[in-house]
Amino acid sequence: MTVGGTDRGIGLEQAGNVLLRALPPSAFALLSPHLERAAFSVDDVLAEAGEPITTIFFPEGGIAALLDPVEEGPRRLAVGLVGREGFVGWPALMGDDRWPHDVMLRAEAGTLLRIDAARLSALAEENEVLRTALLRFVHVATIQMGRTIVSSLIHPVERRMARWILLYHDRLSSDEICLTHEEFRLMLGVRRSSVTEALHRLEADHAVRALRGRVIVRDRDKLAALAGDTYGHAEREYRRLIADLNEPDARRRA
Amino acid sequence: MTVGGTDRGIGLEQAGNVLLRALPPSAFALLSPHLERAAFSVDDVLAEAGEPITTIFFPEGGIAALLDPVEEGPRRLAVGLVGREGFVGWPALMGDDRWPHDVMLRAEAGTLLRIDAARLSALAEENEVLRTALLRFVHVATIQMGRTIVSSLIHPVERRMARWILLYHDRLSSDEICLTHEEFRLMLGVRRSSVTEALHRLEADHAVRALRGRVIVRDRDKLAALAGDTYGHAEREYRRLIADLNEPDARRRA
DNA sequence: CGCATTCTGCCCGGTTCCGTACTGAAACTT
DNA sequence: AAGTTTCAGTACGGAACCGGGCAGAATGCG
Repeated sequence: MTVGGTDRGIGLEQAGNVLLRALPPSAFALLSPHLERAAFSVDDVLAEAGEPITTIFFPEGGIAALLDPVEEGPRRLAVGLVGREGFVGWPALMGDDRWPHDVMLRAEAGTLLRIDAARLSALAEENEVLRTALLRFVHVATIQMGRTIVSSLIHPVERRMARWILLYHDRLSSDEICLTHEEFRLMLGVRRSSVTEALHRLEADHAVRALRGRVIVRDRDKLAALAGDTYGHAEREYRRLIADLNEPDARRRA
Repeated sequence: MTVGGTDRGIGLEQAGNVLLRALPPSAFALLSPHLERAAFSVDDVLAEAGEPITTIFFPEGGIAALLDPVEEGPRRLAVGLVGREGFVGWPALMGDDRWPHDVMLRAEAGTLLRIDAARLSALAEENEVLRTALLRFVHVATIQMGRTIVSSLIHPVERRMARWILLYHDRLSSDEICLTHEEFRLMLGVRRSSVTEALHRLEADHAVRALRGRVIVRDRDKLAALAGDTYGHAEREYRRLIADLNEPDARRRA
């Protein structure tokens, strides 16, 4: 695990996490002195299922993949993704003290802002605005999980793949996404060679270009059409509930 | 919608909801005067996706199915189940004001304890014990969703079916479960006739007996073996986190 | 009781995806 | 530059499921 950087006490302007930046300044100020920036590399393990949650992470880059451990088939399968728009470790706010999933950093090396789990829980207990903001994100994440269920039930591999590519793309700043077939396999629950074939079909559609270890997004609209309504709903809910926490009436307008 | 019963103000001994009964008496006392018992029939719609959440329900019988609306294929697909062990309407506690899914009553007619959503939110804001108990249930429900994703990715129809039957069985008091092929279809995301075939395979294994509109559980162990580790984890977490809220050290023992 | 409705069983060709295994290409190591 | 490791492409028979449709059985209703 590559941990670099030692900044401590992060100001609002310096925070690269969208959820934190959406907080009202008064709420952010509570966290600010306790945030610490740490650098991680691709495939670093941020947490392991069953271990106590001591730290909560707010990504500034990269993608934290939530992987449910399974005994059969692949050793684990993706059930969610979190990038700069959110945080991982929320079970600590829900009254659990252990990680329900493995969490690994994916796609690109990046920094995460971390904070002691007990401290964040205590702050969230005291401050309703902070608590609501964090819980809203958790809620959006569960909506996303619902759509993942739907997608895995009714869509063939390449349509599910289109959805995951969009989820990655939304959380990264480049059209070029580092993602091997093996990683796709853990999101799609298929053989590695079915990934190859599905990816070729997306290439034939000119939706993406695939290189060794990378996928380049060429046509988001095509990907979105393939994903159908398994993509978009959670994203709209995120905007409605979180994007402008500073404008308390935004919800009613939506 | 069949709404009968007019009891108002439910005592702890009269509450048929396991989550409520697990609450410390002081926390339950806050809710007690505001709970109202209402009777519903099978297939009654408790809520519709997109509508404002005005009421939160604690089932005492029957099963509340959470159905995600989809444009394609079947019009909706099951993403979760809640029986007497929990409640529905939790988005109101997570800072959302709208139902993310349709909610329908399944399996058997039953009563639900209902409470005004704004009032419950306010009570949960004030009382940390109550809030934690409710959030723990929400958390277990999301763990269950994670396993639903896993199951739909790696298991064939009859193994997923075995899992859903167990989830129903846990929430009902009889081995006889009212469930049509069409309802299975919404949980499994397959053609109705694939349900017929999967059910026949479970019958051939002597795991269940199937009659018109009903499934009778014959061998839970066989069903559990088929479900593999997609069944059991969420249930253990429920026990660890909720079953003895009155014994605050229970978590550490697990 | 007779009729309409709901639910279940079955059939067929066609497609997707599986399990397994082998090959070649790219990238990293020293 | 050579060797090792990681990734990607391909093949092939077989199983799981699909889409659609039809027939029969159980149930509910007038």
